[in-house]
Amino acid sequence: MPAHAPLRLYYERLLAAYGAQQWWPAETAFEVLVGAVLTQNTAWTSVERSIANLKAANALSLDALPALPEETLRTFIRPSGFMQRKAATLQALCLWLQQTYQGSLSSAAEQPTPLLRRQLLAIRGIGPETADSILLYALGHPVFVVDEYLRRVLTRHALAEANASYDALQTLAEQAFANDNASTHAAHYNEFHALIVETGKRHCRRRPSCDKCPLQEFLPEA
DNA sequence: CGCCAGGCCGTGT
DNA sequence: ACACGGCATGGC
Repeated sequence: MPAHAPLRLYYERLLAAYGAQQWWPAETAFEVLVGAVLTQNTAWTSVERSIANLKAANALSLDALPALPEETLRTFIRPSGFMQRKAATLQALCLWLQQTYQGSLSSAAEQPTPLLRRQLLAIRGIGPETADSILLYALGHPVFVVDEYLRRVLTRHALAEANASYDALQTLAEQAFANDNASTHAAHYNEFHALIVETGKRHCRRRPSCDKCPLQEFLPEA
């Protein structure tokens, strides 16, 4: 059995336990971009508050958001923390879309994944997880989104070292679906990441409670 | 009250 | 190439 095989089993177990998550929780692709930036090291409930502020001000669009004074934008996203950095990043992200793709997310989506990923990573405040979240959940490209919860799950199950690189964990997760038709990868990556977050929130925090985790039966020496 | 959240960046070794 | 502190606010 190849080393990555357990991950496919984890996926099936989580799907059976929690059902399809139907991610990303947003009404529009643009809202995905905003949420992906705001959720950096931040509880999702805090992000929801910020999104609500933007919606109430009718500012949650590619036209309206970058037109806001940065001071105003900071006020709206205050609940998500790191407001100075995140406000600048949101502005830069909008500017990139407008200047490179005439403000068209669907035009951007037609570009090759590596090009888009490089362009996103070149924006201050956008790292690998945020870039991949945008690629997968806003643009539909097949890239798996690695997060801290996946790192904890893999570490606790002795499938990866705690200091493994982002790229190594991403490859590990994507290999779980290597036998599936490539046209289904994006949908699987979408669900698997969402399920990892769900079980992570419930059971795999810094102080984990593995007793009710759907994956507990796979823990070494459990 | 203290710990933590769906990271990322600049700096120092 | 890594390790580490700072970034900000709100929930529990």
